[in-house]
Amino acid sequence: MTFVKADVPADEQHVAMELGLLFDQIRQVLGNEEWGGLRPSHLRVMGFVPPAGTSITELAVQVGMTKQGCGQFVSQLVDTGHLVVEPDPDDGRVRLVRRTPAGDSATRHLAARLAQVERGWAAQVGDRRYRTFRRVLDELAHGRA
Amino acid sequence: MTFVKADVPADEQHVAMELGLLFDQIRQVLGNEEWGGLRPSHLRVMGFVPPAGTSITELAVQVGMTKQGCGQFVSQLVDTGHLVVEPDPDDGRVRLVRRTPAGDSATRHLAARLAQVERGWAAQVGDRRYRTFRRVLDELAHGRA
DNA sequence: TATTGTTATACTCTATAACTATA
DNA sequence: TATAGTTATAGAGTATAACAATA
Repeated sequence: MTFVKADVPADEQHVAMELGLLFDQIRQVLGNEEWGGLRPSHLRVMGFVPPAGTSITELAVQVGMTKQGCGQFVSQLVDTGHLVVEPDPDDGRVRLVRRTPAGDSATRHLAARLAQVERGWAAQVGDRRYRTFRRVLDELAHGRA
Repeated sequence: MTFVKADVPADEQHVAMELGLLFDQIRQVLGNEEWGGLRPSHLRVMGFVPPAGTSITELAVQVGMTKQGCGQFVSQLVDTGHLVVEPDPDDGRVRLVRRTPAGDSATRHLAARLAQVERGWAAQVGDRRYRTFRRVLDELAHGRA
């Protein structure tokens, strides 16, 4: 057998690059669609709001961002009618964040759209291999050994 | 068997979230280390410069960014001594970009560091499963069916 | 005319610091 | 004093537009 450039792959991409490329596929899919004025980042934040509602500080922890940044997204999502903010009866400092029906609808729509993207991926590489990919991704992302 | 919240996983993360989390693990590893003043984005751009050199416009295509943005990174990498720019003898418009020995060294260091991160991941989920994960990622990222 | 690379500008996302109002 | 949330500000990363130099 003859190897040409055997140890210098034509495709010298790194793991990081490939993770980024796959991530961008989703961003592009969502970015090219109409989401009621919401960008992918809005959808991400909104998806973390639990049905029972939560505070901005707690939401920030869940999403993994600062409360300042989180507050900005919440303000924008209130403006677009996807979230509502009420005072917390138990603590005057807290502003309780909840999804509106429009927010619920967009959140469901997002989940369905992502599932559709994943079905496309599974079709590309095979259901069995994609399931392994997905489980490993889940374990690695959450640091579960 | 009793299922509590069986269809509402405690962990309601999406694929996009998990891809982002894994990507962030790498960014944090690199961001917390000393890379001669380079940020992860610099390392990424530098990694695409071929040994024979290339133009800024061509490099931008390879990296997947605009030539304007690419030109900025190249300027910074020239300032840090990781890249050099020479006029192209065949085309007066082109500025030929090459890595310096320092640039080569940092690029090799990056490849080794990423391989180390991947070995850690493989240890978490098992070599066999990680290999499948890696191959599927590669196929999906590059759109190969 | 077309292309390389620049400067100028703006937008998204994230981060820190300083402030207010409640507790 | 500690915490919830705000405003102000800055930086990284990316994008478009307009331009100069060369082909």
